Amino acid sequence: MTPSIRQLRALTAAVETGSFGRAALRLHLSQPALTVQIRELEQALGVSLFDRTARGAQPTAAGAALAESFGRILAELDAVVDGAREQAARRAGVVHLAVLPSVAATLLPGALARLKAAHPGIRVMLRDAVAKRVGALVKEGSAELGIGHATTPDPELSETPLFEDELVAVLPPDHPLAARPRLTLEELAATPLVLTDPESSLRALAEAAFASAGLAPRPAYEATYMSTAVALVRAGLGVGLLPASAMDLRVAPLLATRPVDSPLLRRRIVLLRRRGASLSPAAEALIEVLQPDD
Amino acid sequence: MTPSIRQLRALTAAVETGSFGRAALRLHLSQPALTVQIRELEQALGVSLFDRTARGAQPTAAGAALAESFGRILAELDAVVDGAREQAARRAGVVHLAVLPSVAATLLPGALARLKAAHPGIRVMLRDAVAKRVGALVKEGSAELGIGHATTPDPELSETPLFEDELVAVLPPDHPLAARPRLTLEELAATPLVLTDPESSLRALAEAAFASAGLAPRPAYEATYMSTAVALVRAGLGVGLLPASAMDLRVAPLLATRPVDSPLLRRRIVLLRRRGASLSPAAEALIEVLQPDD
DNA sequence: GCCAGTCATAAGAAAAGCAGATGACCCCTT
DNA sequence: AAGGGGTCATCTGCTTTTCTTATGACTGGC
Repeated sequence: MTPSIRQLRALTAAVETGSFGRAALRLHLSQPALTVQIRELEQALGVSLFDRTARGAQPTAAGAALAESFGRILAELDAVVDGAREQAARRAGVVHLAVLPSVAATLLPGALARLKAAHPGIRVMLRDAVAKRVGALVKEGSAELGIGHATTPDPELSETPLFEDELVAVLPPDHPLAARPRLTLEELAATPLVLTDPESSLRALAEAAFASAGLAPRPAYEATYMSTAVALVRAGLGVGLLPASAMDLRVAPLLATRPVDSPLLRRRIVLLRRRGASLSPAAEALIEVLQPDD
Repeated sequence: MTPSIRQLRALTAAVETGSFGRAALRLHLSQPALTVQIRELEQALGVSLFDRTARGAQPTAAGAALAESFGRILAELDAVVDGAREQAARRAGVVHLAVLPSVAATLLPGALARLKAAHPGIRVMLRDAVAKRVGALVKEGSAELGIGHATTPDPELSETPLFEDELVAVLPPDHPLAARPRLTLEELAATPLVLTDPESSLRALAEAAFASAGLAPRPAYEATYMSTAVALVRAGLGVGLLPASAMDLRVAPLLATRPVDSPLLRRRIVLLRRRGASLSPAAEALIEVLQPDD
């Protein structure tokens, strides 16, 4: 018994054009079809909306008032629908992303630049967190996507590999160990190291590699931010153990990097999403730019 | 291409109940029907609104956001429609009425009281004006109804008789003329008179009656408000010539009224409305109470 | 008095919407 | 591990709605 959208449009068009025929034209309808819509609206409401004369239909007070209300409602509806379509077309939207700090500093800036170029209307709400938190944020839904590393499979999460990351030794070019093309865990364990925060997954990775070789590293310094760690290394305070991907940057010319002989220093960086939860168009766009070799 | 109201209701119900089946129940639909509505809405918008799992449909972010917007729009629409129905049912509404001052003081109070009793929600916007203005106000549309007296027929206006009004002589009980049961125009022309404003239709009526008998009245006083005229008569300053209908009131016991022998002192009070303009339900209700002998 | 313009009506056709039956899937229980 | 209950999707035939075309009725102007 509530009027249909067609009837709302019919009334507003008829009042605005002042003629059933012109209103029908505007709505791409035949004039009888519009007449019927108006009549049924009148019956549904129990109010007469127009005074029909031989030279046009004059809206009654009720008709004019209703047309205005309906026009406002239709405009609101159209705005909402357009907004949804904008998001579907990736011209707008937000995606909440939880990401490891190491990745945020390396892979992400380029990806976000590509996203901005391809879809300028999409915003990314970034949250950096250690690996466990990344998974938790995605699971609880406060992040639609996560970038973490492969862990024990969680039934609620689905993982898609993004790239392989590797911890490499970072050291000043004039450091004694820089003479060797590759380093061993033993060599590293015997020298002062610059490591990251004990909470970080990079640190856990390093600890695990040393432990499996029966070694105990000598952390001389711990830094929360990678830029700090790099500065410490550059100051000659120790040898860093940092993601290879991070070393592509401006740091490179000033520091030497050397691979380390340990398969355990590798890790797979993966994209995390809630299993069974479909992705927003904005998230799909983000995923596309995260996989440059796709 | 814009979604239908059914689809809006389907989405809000599905999001609120968290289940297609329960939503269908709420909308008195079968579950397949609701599924179809949701699917077509998704296709129309290009967005997936639910993540279907085997144990229910979980709204996506887009689905939840749209449901809220749609809910707001539907509530607004329902309010507008309810308002229109209220007016149709005469439980609300406004009617603009232009009325002669003489009638405003006599017939109208009772009619408005009856209207208030029968339809407490209807408001009357009252405007008193002389006869010509009453007609003009109705013609230009700023009054939906008018109460005036019969004039030269206007093609744009339609007249419905309400009652016959008659000017009677009003005088103190101890006035010499009060001894006679009926008065003549000649007798009145020979005595000082209390008349109304020269602009008023009552005055025009009196003047015409005297003129057609070849007489010239002697207006001793002119009053704009009828209550003033009555006060002047009571003070013994002259004989009044006022509508009989006005004399039913509290004035009666203190003053005598006498009919005057002249058919020209009668006039038909009519209801005026724009020809071809339908009436609002509120106006119809007012008309009903204006015709107590209907 | 006819002509042009308006809205209303009628009839057949097209489209949309619906209910009921059924299927696929998953979780949970036994 | 098999079955039961609950979910949503699909299919089919029918009903209801909606549309177009053709036509009528009315009015105002030339």
